[in-house]
Amino acid sequence: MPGYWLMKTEPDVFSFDDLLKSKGKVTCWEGVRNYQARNIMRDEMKKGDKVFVYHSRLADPCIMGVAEVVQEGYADNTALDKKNKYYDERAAKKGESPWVMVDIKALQKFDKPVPRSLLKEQKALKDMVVLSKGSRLSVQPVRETEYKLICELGKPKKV
DNA sequence: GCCAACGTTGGC
DNA sequence: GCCAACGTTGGC
Repeated sequence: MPGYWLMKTEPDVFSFDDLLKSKGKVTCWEGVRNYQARNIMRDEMKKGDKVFVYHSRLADPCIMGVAEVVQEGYADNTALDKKNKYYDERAAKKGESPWVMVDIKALQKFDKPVPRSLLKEQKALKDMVVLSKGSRLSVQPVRETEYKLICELGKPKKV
């Protein structure tokens, strides 16, 4: 049974379209510098798990589509590269990155990206992590029921 | 080990 | 752009 996750990104930094344009529609999810999110990527995300890609910091943030984990957690060595924007001086001094990334592959862009405003209208989604006030976790779990409902919202039946 | 100060996230 | 909420840092 696959797990389900949601990963946030600012679309001007890296968007779902950027993922679709990536070689093999695969990218490494670099730059996460938060321990809770790291632990999820390191310990919990498994190959074949489904991942919602969420665009944050928009007037109406939205879930753009679905990806899957194709490579489980491994060291994010962008932390060691001084020229990289995700450089982490403390990690570099140790000579070893404590940070972790996974690789994900785009599976499907929603016909209609699912906006946060629509998520909030769904009673069944009221406990979603992403909707809780002040939630800043950039890699977070999604329940199977939530996953299925959101996929339906993203692919409305043709009339 | 507490907690104030700080920097960042992210909805609005 | 504002600012509340959050995670991290560092002085004590």
